[in-house]
Amino acid sequence: MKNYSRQREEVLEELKGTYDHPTAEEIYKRVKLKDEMISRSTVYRNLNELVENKIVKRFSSSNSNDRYDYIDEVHNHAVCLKCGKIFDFKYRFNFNRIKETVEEQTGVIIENEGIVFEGICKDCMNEQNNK
Amino acid sequence: MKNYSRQREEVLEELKGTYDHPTAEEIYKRVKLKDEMISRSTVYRNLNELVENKIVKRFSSSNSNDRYDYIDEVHNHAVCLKCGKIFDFKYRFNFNRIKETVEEQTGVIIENEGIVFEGICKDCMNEQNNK
DNA sequence: CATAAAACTAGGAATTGTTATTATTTTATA
DNA sequence: TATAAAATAATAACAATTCCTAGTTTTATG
Repeated sequence: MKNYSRQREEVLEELKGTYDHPTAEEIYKRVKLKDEMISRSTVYRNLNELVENKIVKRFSSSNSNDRYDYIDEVHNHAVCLKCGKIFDFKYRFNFNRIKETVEEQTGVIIENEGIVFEGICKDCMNEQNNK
Repeated sequence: MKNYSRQREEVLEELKGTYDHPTAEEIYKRVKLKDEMISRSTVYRNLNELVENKIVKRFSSSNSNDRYDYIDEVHNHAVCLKCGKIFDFKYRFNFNRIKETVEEQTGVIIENEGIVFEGICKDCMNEQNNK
């Protein structure tokens, strides 16, 4: 992946400028405001390439579409299993020890942003209690 | 959710009897071997209900379909970001402290099986190196 | 600067996992 | 055993994403 595509820059810039972990469709709509001609498949293709090259992280959940986050400084993510929203936070792990254990037992090689916490967010918790 | 449905029992039994974290389609095919008449949507509906009732855990990833695991004894999961496969392992966390931190900073309430490790598995790592 | 090769794009068609719908069957219970 | 609630089978519908084709832009090289 080289870097000369204007469209790819637009997609990446959109992700750099926001902290709300948008979906592909949201990114498409936002980029389209500045670049009327860009197509949906271009956004999808470039998101895939950015993820492939570890410039962007993708989150999947079954109750929301995939969401994306530009990888800048190290932080962890908590994902709501109900609505799929992503929340940033910081925690100092003994990352090397965890990495070793996971690798020994499973063969899976993880990186810093590879520890994901899944649960239920406040909003969804309240909604659950109110019915 | 009451418990009298033969079809739901078949789906759950299938998950109890395996440790390979199958997809909905795989579960459907396996159950269908024993119960020729069961329909795809019945499998999907029952999986949703089992997840909803915390009897089964669902994993989402963008390079594979959702996968399912019967929740029995506590263990952690490592997910391959390339192929979506799930690997079991055990690690003693200071779970309460992590739970507190996540909750304070994000409002997300996690449970034991809510810590997921994402990385690249051996097979995918080799594949990557061989091209 | 000319030009050929490589990489990328737009736009829509096609695919695919999942859910919704509807008519039917099963279950609980009085 | 009558009846209402819940679950089912089968298929249609849906929505997110990828694929495909032709055309455009960029890059590399002489």
